[in-house]
Amino acid sequence: MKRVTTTSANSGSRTRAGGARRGGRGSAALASQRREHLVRLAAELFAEKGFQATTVRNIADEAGILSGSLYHHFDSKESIVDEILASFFNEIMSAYQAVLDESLNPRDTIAGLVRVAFGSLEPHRAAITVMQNDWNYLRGMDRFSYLIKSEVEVEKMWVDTLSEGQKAGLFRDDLDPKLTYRMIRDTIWVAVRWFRPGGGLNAEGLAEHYLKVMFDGINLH
Amino acid sequence: MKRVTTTSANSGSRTRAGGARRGGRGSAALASQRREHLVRLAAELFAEKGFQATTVRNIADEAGILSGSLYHHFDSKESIVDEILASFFNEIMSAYQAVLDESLNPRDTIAGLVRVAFGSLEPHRAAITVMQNDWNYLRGMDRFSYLIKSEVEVEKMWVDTLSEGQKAGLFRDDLDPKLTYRMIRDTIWVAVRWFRPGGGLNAEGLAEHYLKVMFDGINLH
Amino acid sequence: MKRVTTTSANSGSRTRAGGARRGGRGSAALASQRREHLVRLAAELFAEKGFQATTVRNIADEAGILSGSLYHHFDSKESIVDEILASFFNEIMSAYQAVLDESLNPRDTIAGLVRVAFGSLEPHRAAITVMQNDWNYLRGMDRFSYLIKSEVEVEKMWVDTLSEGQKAGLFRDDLDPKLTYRMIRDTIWVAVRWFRPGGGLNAEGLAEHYLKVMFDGINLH
Amino acid sequence: MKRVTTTSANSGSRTRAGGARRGGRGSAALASQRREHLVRLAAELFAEKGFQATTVRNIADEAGILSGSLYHHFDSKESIVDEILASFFNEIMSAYQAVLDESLNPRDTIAGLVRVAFGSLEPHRAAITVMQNDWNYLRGMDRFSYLIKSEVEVEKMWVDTLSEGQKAGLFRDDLDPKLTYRMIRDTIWVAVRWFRPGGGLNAEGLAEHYLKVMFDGINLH
DNA sequence: GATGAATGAGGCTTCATTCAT
DNA sequence: CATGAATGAAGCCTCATTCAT
Repeated sequence: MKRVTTTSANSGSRTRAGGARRGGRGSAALASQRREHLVRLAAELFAEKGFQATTVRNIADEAGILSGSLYHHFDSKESIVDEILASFFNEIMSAYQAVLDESLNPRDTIAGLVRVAFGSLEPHRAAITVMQNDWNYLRGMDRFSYLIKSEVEVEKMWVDTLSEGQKAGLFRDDLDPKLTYRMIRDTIWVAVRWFRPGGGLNAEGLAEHYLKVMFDGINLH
Repeated sequence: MKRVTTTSANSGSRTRAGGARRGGRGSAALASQRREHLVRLAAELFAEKGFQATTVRNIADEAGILSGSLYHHFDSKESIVDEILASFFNEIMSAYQAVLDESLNPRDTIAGLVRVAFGSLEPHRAAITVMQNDWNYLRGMDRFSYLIKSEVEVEKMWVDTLSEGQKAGLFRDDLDPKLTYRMIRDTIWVAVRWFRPGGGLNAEGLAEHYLKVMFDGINLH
Repeated sequence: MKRVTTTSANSGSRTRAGGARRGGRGSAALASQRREHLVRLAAELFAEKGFQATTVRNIADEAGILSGSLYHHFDSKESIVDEILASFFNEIMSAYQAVLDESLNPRDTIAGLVRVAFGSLEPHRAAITVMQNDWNYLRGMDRFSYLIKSEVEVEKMWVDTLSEGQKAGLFRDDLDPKLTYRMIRDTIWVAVRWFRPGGGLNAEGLAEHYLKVMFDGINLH
Repeated sequence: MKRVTTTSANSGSRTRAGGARRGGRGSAALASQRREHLVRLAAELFAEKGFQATTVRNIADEAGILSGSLYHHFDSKESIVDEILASFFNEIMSAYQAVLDESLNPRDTIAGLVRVAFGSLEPHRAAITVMQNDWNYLRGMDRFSYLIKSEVEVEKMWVDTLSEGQKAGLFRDDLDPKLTYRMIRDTIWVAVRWFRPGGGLNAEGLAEHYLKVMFDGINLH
């Protein structure tokens, strides 16, 4: 199984009070809990209002602390979004890799990837929303260059599978794999803008709906 | 022919000094030209960096004037983006309406709408990019509520056509028209992120590529 | 005459509103006047309280404007102190060079340099004070590396002259020129801490007093 | 022998938990050791980066504890620097007094004072550096007014000796004792900026070098 | 003694906007 | 029309300090 390489720039000891020895037993876990809570709050806000439009004060207010206190947990506003995105990328890439590792035929692999992607829509709604809305802004920052590298890896997974499917006579030959990948990718992620779980169709249903259209089109054959 | 209702909040007298007639004849035309030039510069910047990340000074710098001077032409930064988006919406809706007015069969109508949309990718690249990236932020402002209304109108055009196509036995029956519309819509607009005219495939080619996939899927039949 | 190379990192168009064409005639001069006024106010404060302890609000208050308004004139707090120091360095180095250009014997050259230095105590009191008190902090910043380069140039002027004086049999042979230079230099500049013009002795008197001690010591011969 | 009056504002019970007696015997001594260690670390940092630029976290990091933990040892950041400076002042004044107590002739007394001062350059490098660089800032605080009083005392020691030397026909008559003192003082202390023990000349050598210049000047007689 | 979390004040800077000239 | 100066609100971040555990 191929190793997957997404890691945030500041993964590892992310707390500012990093240098000191730990005191009690479960304190690290507790600290981590607090952190994760804050990250989740921030993620919601970033998703709702956008990264730039969300102020650190918004986040702190939501957490019931002062904005300066956030800096006990994070180096910067950027490091928060970093954590959100890195966590999403790590999970999605592992899941993609797991599909590839099953060594199915290309059609089933693509279906698997599509299901993984749609499946992440609910648990990673906030991260995906940030990705969709603020990618343009975030990619301009050095700190997030690792995300671009990950995206390249992902693209290779899909494009290779699509190409194999064409060689195997499963997919139409007149499709550009890269173009097709991008369309599939964007169509899935952009659904985060309007998809609301609990609204008639769940993520699985959405995936199946999409697979039908993607594989066979909207025409009645 | 149905009337189309997109209008910017500040259409009409857009220049602040709008009421007072200036001396020479062509001065209004000249002013209008200058305005449009500024709008175009701003659109490029908004597309490149995002609405929020673009400062009025960025725009002024690009135009070779000081930021304060922009306010002789526009009421606010918002009014600039308003003009950009309203102009795009007006054109696309007219074009959509023109397709509908041809009264073709649903399949050809959908194809026509798709071609119109892809066709707007190049001339309205900046506006569409802003729409894609900053929609989440802009929709929160009262001033842009008219855009949401327009989007509802557009949705109706597509969904009605898709439904008719199903009834006419042209499109598969097991698809949700609204869901299908959204997927088509998103797939097209999101292409603005990576589509670059002059790069192998032009907008027309892209449209045909997509129509194939949309109608018949990626499977080899 | 040798050219002297001190220039601030951001010399040239220092105003933020740099890109635009200038309007009226004397406006540039007027703008420059305002700038210089602000720089002078800032210099006084930096000298009095130290660079770090002086807030931009302190400066703005002194000028009767809001702190944000300072940024219409300067890029940053650093750029203000830069301007102060660069201006001082430029003047002192020109003056030093002028002494060297007179090609006097080493003893008179040293005397000339000493007089120039003491002579700058009054007109450049603030800059020298900042130099003395905040050098340690400022030299840590890349932006001020040019000051270190200038200091090297100055050191060469003095050390060369002292060495020549030794060769010419004017100065004691058992002195380390570099060490001697540093002592002279520091003794002069550090006087800025207690020297107040109008208090009995002026800068010229101080220079003569120091020259006596420096050349012949405090012993009665 | 005259009593010397330097005492820090918070000398005496310096530990916050000072009143309560702890269990074991050596614990007080141990605590004191820990304290002194922390003070030394802080002194190094203050000297290197300046008092204001050094954060309590810098100090804590260096000590391998968290910044809040420093407050078990010290009341405040100020109290740390207080301890550093008070300790230096106490020692130097005792040493000065010891020279005076020897009742030598003025010339030898001055030589003795100079040697004492240069001799403190190495053991009290950090304190002297802080004094030189941060004096301007610290003197503005009430808590350090005792330092100014001490400086007055010191000035008296030197100026009196210089005056006696003039009366005794040892020193030139045309020098202002106060001015001369200041120059000598500044020349010595300021050497802390570039003096590095182990670099060719040690503190003693430096003292002798300076004594030559101070007594007889740089001229060859 | 130390940790970890938080406070509260304040620092530098940005930026859309206004307006007299 | 444009400039140049300023406003005022807000943004991100820092830091000495406190305190319950």
